[in-house]
Amino acid sequence: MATLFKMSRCPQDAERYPLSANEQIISTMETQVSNGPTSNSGLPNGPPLSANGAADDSKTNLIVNYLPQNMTQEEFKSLFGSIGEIESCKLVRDKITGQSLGYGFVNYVDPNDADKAINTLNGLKLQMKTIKVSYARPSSASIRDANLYVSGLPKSMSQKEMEQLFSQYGRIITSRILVDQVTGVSRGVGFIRFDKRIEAEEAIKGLNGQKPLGASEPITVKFANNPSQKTGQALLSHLYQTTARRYTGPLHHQTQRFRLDNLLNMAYGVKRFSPITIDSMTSLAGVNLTGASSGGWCIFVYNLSPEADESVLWQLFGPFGAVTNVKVIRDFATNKCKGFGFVTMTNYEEAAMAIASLNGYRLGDRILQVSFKTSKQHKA
DNA sequence: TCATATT
Repeated sequence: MATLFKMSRCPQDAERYPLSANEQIISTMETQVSNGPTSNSGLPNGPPLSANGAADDSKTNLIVNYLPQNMTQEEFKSLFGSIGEIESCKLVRDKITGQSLGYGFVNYVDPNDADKAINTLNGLKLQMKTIKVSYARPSSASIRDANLYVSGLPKSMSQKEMEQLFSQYGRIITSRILVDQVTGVSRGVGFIRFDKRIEAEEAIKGLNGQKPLGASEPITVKFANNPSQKTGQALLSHLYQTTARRYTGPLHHQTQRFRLDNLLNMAYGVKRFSPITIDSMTSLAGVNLTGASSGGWCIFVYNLSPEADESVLWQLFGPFGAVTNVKVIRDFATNKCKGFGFVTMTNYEEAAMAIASLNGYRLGDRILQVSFKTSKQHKA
């Protein structure tokens, strides 16, 4: 699906989303492989079964990668539930910290909805991420820990050339070469994820310490670090999140406010006192102010076309921050959009930035009107 | 000397 607009990190984003070095989006080149649904001999009636008699969800079960770090299970379900009925879905989290690992699974009831989800949501830009939606491979121990870290690559080697080098050992699921943020030149390190762990092991045996054709230095090939080992950054971020949620009342206590500031500073690596306003702090702490409903900040979007659907709203607002829900209001009889919809965002600052940016935005031949929802509009 | 893909 064509994205509605190209998102780039605007200057304000750098202040609103101060990221640590290891959270910086480094430019990468990556193949978007699509795991095709595995074939199955479905029975005429009832759910399709694989050879061993287990339910075959190969045509309904999807894996979603590169999700924004702050996306919750509810947001995840809301996004993919906008496509069709979900049998089950799960945002995968760190067992210790509960932090999102940035990927999840969605199993639809109808294989057609799984297909639709791939076609409409793969490549969707949410915040500074581009999500990937593809069929999940059948879960198996043999496909775990198949990720390799490669260093010492010639700077001239492209991702394609690296894949060619490794493809002799098995099916490559993803590959990536890290490049310098500013110059775009290869840093000589990358990742190769094989379909099977055995294939990765063979690649290490065959390529570690070897010189690629025409290279002057040998490359190092080893298993990549496991994502489980979290750094202090992630722990602080987690600390901040869990602590902030405990503040349920107004921040009238100077000590509370000071502590929250400190947590914010630590979590985001800010050196000086963060110029975060009381409004944003209260919204971050889950405090209700006027205009906010319990689920977040509800935004009214007017002048949508009759064909508008939920994915349009996700695409418009997702890049600005955490979106918990979107809704297109439709005519009961025709099922066409009545020209408006609602978007709920978690954080005040992000909602305010989305409104400031999207109010007056031209969508097709229409100029959108975007504002916080008012009680008057609530009646409609 | 490392971004995140198997519930």
